[in-house]
Amino acid sequence: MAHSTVPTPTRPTTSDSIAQALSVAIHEHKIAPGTKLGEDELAEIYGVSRTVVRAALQTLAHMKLVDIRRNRGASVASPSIKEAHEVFEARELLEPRTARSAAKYATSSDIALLERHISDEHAALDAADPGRALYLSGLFHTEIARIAQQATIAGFIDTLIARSSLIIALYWRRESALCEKHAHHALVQALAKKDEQQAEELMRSHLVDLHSALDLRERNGRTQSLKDALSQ
Amino acid sequence: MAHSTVPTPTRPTTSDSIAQALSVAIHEHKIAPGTKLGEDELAEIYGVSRTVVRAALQTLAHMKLVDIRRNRGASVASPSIKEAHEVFEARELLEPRTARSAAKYATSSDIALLERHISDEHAALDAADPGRALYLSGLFHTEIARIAQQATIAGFIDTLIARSSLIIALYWRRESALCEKHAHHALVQALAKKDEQQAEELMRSHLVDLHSALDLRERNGRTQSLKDALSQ
DNA sequence: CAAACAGGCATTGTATACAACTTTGTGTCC
DNA sequence: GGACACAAAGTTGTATACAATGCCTGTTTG
Repeated sequence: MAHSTVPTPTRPTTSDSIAQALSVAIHEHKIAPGTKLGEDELAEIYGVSRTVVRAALQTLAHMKLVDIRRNRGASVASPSIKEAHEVFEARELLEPRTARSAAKYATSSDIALLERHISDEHAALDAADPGRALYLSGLFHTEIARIAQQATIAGFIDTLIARSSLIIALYWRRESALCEKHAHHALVQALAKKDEQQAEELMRSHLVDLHSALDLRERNGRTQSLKDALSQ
Repeated sequence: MAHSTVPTPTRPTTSDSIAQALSVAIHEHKIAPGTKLGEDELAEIYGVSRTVVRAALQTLAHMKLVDIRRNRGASVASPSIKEAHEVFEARELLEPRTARSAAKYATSSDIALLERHISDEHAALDAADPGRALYLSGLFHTEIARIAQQATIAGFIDTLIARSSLIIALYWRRESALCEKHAHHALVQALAKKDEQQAEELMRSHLVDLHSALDLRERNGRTQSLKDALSQ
């Protein structure tokens, strides 16, 4: 789970570790939406048989990170505009409540962990590695869900964040560059103060900001599906 | 997807249809929590190879319907008391909002479909098939999520309802026999009237009723884990 | 007699082989 | 010259074979 992403040369790789590696690579925008994920290709990369690769791909398909079509194989999912709205609406429903819960349960070590996440994120941004920054930004939300001690909802949020990464890859508009910066920091402060109301409200506005920073207008001339066709 | 549940004699069975058949069987309480699901056993039942069965089991594991432990095989999940609380808390967070949305979008044919679901459910109860009634009751909630036109959240609700079926199998207390009866009917009326507020409130109270109809106190002497040990 | 170890048995994890389907390229016919 | 048809290549779906792990039982020893 360190820096190694796609290669992961030799290990007692179970299918889950391959799924994890692919997931991180997608999170970091090292693999673009629509990219074909051939079974033989992955099997050779990871030094395992197609059996294991198929299991990993199935796991990712369940999170909606990859699309598997019968006899057509797997490719990185490219969420539609409707799906993008749905994902962020779901996040706006789940995460504010989760942030409130996190404010109730957060310990001082949790706060410290979150602050390290933020500084890692900034470091990645300074290192001109926006993909990694995005991945860490997602981990921040995942971590809050974990702190809230609702494993079930945390699982849902995990998949929503994963899909958000794909959505951002497809629909992010550069104009809204400095989107959050200190939004996460303010949230951590609310958690540290155990201010449930503020944590909930900060999370809600943070997500609304993210949602509105996407360009989710239908492209003229179906540029979208053309792009998909090209990337396949 | 008709009445046939476990056997499903011969068909171009893909792994998904096997997962579906097992899912229905679990929903209908034909397979108890903790039951071992051997790969060879299922492969013979459905007339396919273990490869296909494994894929189906993996799908069910993603929904938390079965537990897969490495080198130990798969068995029907038996949610802990903590998980039971989490599942119903998640439902109480998601479904009222979904019911509100459903009230907005419900068409007359949707209403008719829901009413048929209710009468089917009552018919199953009259036929002394409480398992099937429970399955249909779950379908009712699934259907509302579909009507709400939020596929993402609907997917979450599907897995929550599936897990609820396991929770009810484990923790239902007979005392609270006539739990709902007309709760679903009242909900449909609110949807038909497009009364969003009432639909949301009815769903919330319905779920609170369900939640409180469970016996989620810790058993004395760990009866729970003993039962698990026996059923394995 | 109880506890612990060892061996056999059963089941799962992984790899490979084969079958089926999709796709792509070529050829022929209109 | 274009369109349809067929064939070949490559990829996925499924089955089977083998390896590895865990479980159970029978024996042995303190």
